[in-house]
Amino acid sequence: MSKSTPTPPAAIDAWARLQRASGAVLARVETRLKADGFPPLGWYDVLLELSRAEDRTLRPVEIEKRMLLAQYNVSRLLDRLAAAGYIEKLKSPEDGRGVSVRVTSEGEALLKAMWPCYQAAVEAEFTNHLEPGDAETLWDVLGRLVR
Amino acid sequence: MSKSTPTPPAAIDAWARLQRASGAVLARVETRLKADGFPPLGWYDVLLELSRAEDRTLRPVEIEKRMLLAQYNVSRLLDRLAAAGYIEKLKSPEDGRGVSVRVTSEGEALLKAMWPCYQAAVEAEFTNHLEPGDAETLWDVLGRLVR
DNA sequence: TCAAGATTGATGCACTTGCATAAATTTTCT
DNA sequence: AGAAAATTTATGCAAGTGCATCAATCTTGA
Repeated sequence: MSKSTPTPPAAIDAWARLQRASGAVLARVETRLKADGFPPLGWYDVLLELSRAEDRTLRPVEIEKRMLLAQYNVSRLLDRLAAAGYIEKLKSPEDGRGVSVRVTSEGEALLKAMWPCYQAAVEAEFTNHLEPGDAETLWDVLGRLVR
Repeated sequence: MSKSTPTPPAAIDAWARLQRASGAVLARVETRLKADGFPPLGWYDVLLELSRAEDRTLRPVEIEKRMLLAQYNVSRLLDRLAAAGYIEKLKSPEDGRGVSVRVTSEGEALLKAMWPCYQAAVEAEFTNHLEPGDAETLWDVLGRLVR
């Protein structure tokens, strides 16, 4: 009988593969988007969160939590989106420190325009490689990692 | 009966969660390494691949394939590792274009020094959140994504 | 054999990210 | 209420990444 190691090798292997696989697939999806002249996925994600939100509006700190991004990262991503006209920043009515961010109609339009390409990319690079039930399995297991 | 959608929602959700979860956990692990004064994970990964390789030596293009990184990314990562003295670049004997990269003893030492911190970080941020069997499940499912 | 094409690796440039920290509020606690 | 602590957002600067492209070599195939 062998004593159990502090971290079972299977866990480290799974960890390493998680990083390699998700990074590689992300890169492939981003490449497809770029090939069709679209902005990076992060832009899509922000716009999607906003379009789903109450009043199509969120505080940056909310976006930060939902997308699990660093604060300064969100701040600058929103700068770029605003500069491109896809969102607008308003003074937050409730919180004097804060900002409120709303999707513009251009933003909604971009979301619609990107969707077919995005969907096709995820299908080609992700979904098509899975077997039945894999998606649900991933959802469950990964759910434990995001608390 | 509903017609099946082109991409089932479960797949998109799994995709999104894969990106968020792996990104977030990676960030947490990197933070722990940095907190202990260690270089980024990529450094560890390169050194590990090298230390396992024949003659502790690999061609950059091999590292590229194993780590699923972009070519220019590998090139510069190796520059940094070489500048820090953890690897050395040799002219490839077989291929006049190529380079051969070998871990130095400092590189091996760094690998050893980082391991406890790395292991603890993965355990805290990843392994501890999993249930029995999850690691194997992830390994299987993600294996389909890396071909 | 030798020209056309593919592979290997590096690099200039623009853009993005990370870090540390600032500035303005808001919240908490006494 | 008022001081101390926490929260929200922005930003200067250094470091890393992506893109396009180059130069050198190797491989293919007529």
